[in-house]
Amino acid sequence: MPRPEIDIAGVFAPHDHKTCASRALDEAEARLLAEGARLTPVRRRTLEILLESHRALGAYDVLDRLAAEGFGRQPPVAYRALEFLVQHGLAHRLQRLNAFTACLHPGSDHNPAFLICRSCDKIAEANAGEVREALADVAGHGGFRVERATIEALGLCNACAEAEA
Amino acid sequence: MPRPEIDIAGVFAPHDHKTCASRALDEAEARLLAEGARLTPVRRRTLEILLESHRALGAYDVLDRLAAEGFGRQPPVAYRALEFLVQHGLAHRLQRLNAFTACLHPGSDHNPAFLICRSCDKIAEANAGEVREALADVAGHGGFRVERATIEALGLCNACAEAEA
DNA sequence: TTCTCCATGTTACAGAATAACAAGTCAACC
DNA sequence: GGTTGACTTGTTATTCTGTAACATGGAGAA
Repeated sequence: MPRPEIDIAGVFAPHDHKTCASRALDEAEARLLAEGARLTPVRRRTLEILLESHRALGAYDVLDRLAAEGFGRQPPVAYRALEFLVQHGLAHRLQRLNAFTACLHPGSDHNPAFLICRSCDKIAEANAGEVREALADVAGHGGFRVERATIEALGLCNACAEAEA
Repeated sequence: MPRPEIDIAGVFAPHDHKTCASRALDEAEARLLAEGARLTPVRRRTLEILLESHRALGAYDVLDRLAAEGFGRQPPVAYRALEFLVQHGLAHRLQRLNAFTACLHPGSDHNPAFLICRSCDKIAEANAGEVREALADVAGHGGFRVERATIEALGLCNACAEAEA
């Protein structure tokens, strides 16, 4: 097993979410400390909001929450906090959804593939190593060098598939 | 070679673009005829505009062109034509760019991976079969069934890489 | 203390997309 | 030939998404 294992099923199945979220927050703090970046109140709160669910939130959803809690109420407030989190690997942007989601494993593979359940809207990160290899391979045959790639899958998670049946 | 071969390098290298574009237009007409759908003037012109380059155009870029040629000048005019083309596999939407590009091989693999050159902005389609297999595989291990996937790579094409050196 | 960097907040705007409605076109059918 | 019905095109108006530019404020370094 050459790559760190990421727990996809754990996202979609019922789990102790408080622990799951607070662990991610702890890891985030540790990472930022190591990088000398500051987890200010807005940034921290933004991350907490994203961590409340395993879903993706639009920038304006986040902004509404922040504004209601006394932070600024103009778009750049949310966009800047989100951009900061993304740049430090603590959140991801989903291109298909124009939305953001918390990163559950800062530190491991920072270029995951995203699995978006069309039924419950939850998002899981999957290890994209092999997928990226296959992509680099086919691109390389055409003389194209891949630098960054967006890999987002829409489908049905295990829990929802069972519920449908 | 189990899948139809797609010519990536041919997009980025100089080539007889008139032939390349008119062939795609012919194929589009044939496809629509077979499906009983109509390639009306706006739709045809929209496709022609997309086919002028191997780049992606925003809906408003297309709209400007259409309006200048006497078609309607309101957003739905462009969005509807583009949506029609996408639904019939004659164009693709690029999520990363909020933009649209003509499909060069309607008929073959309709779920390609996209290769976007960050230098010349050209777009090539690559056969995504193996990439999708790898994705379905890693997702499947987590109990997730992939239905549709967005695969878009940003990087450097051969021609631009040589030009940089 | 003062200077500088960074963070936060604002106003104003640009860009992307859609809802809802009015009117024209065209083929099929009586 | 006229009518019906599906589809296409066009509009107005609005919503959602994202950024540029500028003013203020705080925290640490000199």
